[in-house]
Amino acid sequence: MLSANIEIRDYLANLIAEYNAGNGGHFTAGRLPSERELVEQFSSTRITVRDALTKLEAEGLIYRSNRRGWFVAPSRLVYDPSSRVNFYLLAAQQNKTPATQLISQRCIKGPAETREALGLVAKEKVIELVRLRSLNGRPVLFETIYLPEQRFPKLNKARLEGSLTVLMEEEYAVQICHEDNRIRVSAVYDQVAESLSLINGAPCLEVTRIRYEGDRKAFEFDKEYWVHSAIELSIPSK
Amino acid sequence: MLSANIEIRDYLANLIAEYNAGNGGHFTAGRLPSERELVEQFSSTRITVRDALTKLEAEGLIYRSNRRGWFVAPSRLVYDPSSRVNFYLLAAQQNKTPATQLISQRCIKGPAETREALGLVAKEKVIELVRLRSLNGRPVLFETIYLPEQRFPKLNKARLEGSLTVLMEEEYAVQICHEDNRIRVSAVYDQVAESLSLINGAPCLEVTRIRYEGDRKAFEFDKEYWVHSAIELSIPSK
DNA sequence: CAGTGGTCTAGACCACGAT
DNA sequence: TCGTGGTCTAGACCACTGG
Repeated sequence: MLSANIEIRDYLANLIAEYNAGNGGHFTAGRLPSERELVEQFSSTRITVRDALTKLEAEGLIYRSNRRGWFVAPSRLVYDPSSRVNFYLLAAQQNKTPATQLISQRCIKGPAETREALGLVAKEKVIELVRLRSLNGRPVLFETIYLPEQRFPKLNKARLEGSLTVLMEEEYAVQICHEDNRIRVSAVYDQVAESLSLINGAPCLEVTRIRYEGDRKAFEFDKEYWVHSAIELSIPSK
Repeated sequence: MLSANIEIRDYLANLIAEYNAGNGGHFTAGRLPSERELVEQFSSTRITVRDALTKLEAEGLIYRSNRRGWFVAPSRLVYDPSSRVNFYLLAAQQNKTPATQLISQRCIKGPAETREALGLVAKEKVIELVRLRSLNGRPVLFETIYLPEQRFPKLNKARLEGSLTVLMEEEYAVQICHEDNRIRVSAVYDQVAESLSLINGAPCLEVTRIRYEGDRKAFEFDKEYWVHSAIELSIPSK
């Protein structure tokens, strides 16, 4: 016995599969019918229709753009966090158009977790960079980067929307010696949710990264929130 | 302006934080108040209460046990997919009690994706093992393992609930040379959802793994579905 | 058996996006 | 301004769990 929300999910999942295979004139510009249209079509209610849409969202088959509608999710960016390939190159290799927007830049004391990870003492401050990255115009990554101020004086503002790895190498002679990545499924709220056009509490993939240089001195602490349907991690080993 | 579901979320998130810090007599045995109790407490409706609970679930702060109730999520298992530490050792190191249940064992042709990954031709078959793994009695991982029948004849049934890595080393002289892991946020349905006490469409962390031996011959294909609040991946590099 | 969550009905009003 | 999704009300019945 199928429940109604699963029925609707299956129906849409089939249309999406056809659309992705290039066989479908369903969906103009990847936009799904409005929730109210689906309600009519299935003689159902918005609760049930939204249940179905939420399931498809969880699977990563569709995504929402806040109050604009539901869209078929493009193929995922495949990303190896242990490789140091930068975002622009990675996107280009996978035929996607990347963009980066610097949202804010501050010099602050910083949260305890960050200070500890970077081994800061007394009055040492951190530079906090907040950036939003997009693929083909769709925001997919909200990231906050913390750098010890002392290690990176006079950051070149003009370059903060480009690859930081390259900037750090070229202007500060950074040589990465080690990197820790922590990956978990989590949820986004407030500024993160709004920036990514998601609703409060939407699931995401959270990556926390600490980078070390020289004799294992931490020089960078990152928090990344990925729109979960936009990414797949690839981790080779040995 | 806070919406009601966020208010309820925040209220519960605070209680959960206290409970986890050991300061709270809230929640007996980690069980949250029933949805209907929360409805009364907040003069709200189940829709709104469930919105709040779903958000907490997405964050990994609570989990549901199908039709039994909502529970505070224990600390996550930290897991490095590129290390070959087996599940039992890993759990023990983190003070958790592991268990494995073999759900089914078959010899079949297998799905196309699997056959391709394993490089099977003509009538070669695969052994399909389905297992459920638990931590402290809570199911956290549903996995399907595919092995080429020709490479692993006469599998020792008695050992299929233990570490396969150890079994393969000891009885088939397998030497892993390489491994690919693909990680994505996805959703569970049907048998997977039921086995994990989740509802259809609940989010999960999906890991697809291919292992190679000798001169890059694939000998194992795995699909893992993790209850997302039960796991955090740790990926060191360089 | 009672109590839980799972699913669903049939509406309503609001905030925001596009135009 | 109109259409979209976001949030919410006030119920209902069902499936399953546990005592």
